[in-house]
Amino acid sequence: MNIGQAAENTGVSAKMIRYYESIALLPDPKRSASGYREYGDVDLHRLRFVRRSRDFGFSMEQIAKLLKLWEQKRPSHDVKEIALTHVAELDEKIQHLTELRNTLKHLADCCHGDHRPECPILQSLSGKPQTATRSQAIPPTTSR
Amino acid sequence: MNIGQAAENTGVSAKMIRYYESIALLPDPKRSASGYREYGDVDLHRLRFVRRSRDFGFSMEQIAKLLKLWEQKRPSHDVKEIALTHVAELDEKIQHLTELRNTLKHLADCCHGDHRPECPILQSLSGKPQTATRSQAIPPTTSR
DNA sequence: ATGGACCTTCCCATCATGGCAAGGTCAAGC
DNA sequence: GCTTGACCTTGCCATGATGGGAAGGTCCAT
Repeated sequence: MNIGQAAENTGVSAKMIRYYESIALLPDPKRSASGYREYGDVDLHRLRFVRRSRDFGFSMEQIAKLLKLWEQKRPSHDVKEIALTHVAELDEKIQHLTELRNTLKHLADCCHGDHRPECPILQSLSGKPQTATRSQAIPPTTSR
Repeated sequence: MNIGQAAENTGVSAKMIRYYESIALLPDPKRSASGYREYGDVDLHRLRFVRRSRDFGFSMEQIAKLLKLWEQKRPSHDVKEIALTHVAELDEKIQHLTELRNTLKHLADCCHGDHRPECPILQSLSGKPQTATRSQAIPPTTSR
């Protein structure tokens, strides 16, 4: 099976398949006499594994580990650890976004939203200590 | 005030200040006779506004709009709309991440996490329809 | 044998950010 | 005055995951 077919079959674009190969996430596939990549069932299976892992939001690095564990049929302990690490990452990200969201929503709710130029949102962004909720309204100065 | 001082003062790196200037998010600053950028109170205020907006997770595009509205002291209506749009974006992202997180947590909880090679996480990633919860366990194939 | 659909490699672009290099400037100390 | 070190300038390169496109080779059906 050529790369186009494999792409259609697994939901991973041909471009990405080549990319994953180039960063050694995937092994070099067999080639036809004329140099075409050829994929078999095992390769397709692996590609789907990678796509699903991406869907789960795993990083490339994590996927590489998971893939290795999967192929080597290694103990589930290691896999669980990676998964739980990712869960913790997700929790952190979710919490951060939720805080931002609530702060912003609060500001928007306080904004009369009419033609008047005063706006608590802009005031908060400009750093004017204004409302009593300021200490909560200013998001953490994450070093991003 | 030179760029280094401005950077230290506002939490926006010198590199980023120049970048924001290059994409016209910020106006070209005054220059000293020798070509050094010079920043005053107004500029610092603007830089802090941008940094805070980034902290809130606004996109560059949104920040450009907010900045314009802020400087022109335009009606709060427009600002509120941008903020609420961003809140909606955050809500969506939070929901997506939460779903991923819960699915993954569920899989990890089902994983005995010992030396045995069987692992529901890997099985789910490899696409094996295995548990009754599969239809919920497979994350949406988001076209990412 | 010709045309179209596919494949190959290579380069470029994204976006926000950092790093590095070569060269100019400024201020402090000798 | 001259040196030195800290700062500034511009410009290029790199990131990570992805897409776009060009130039050229291959395969298959008509």
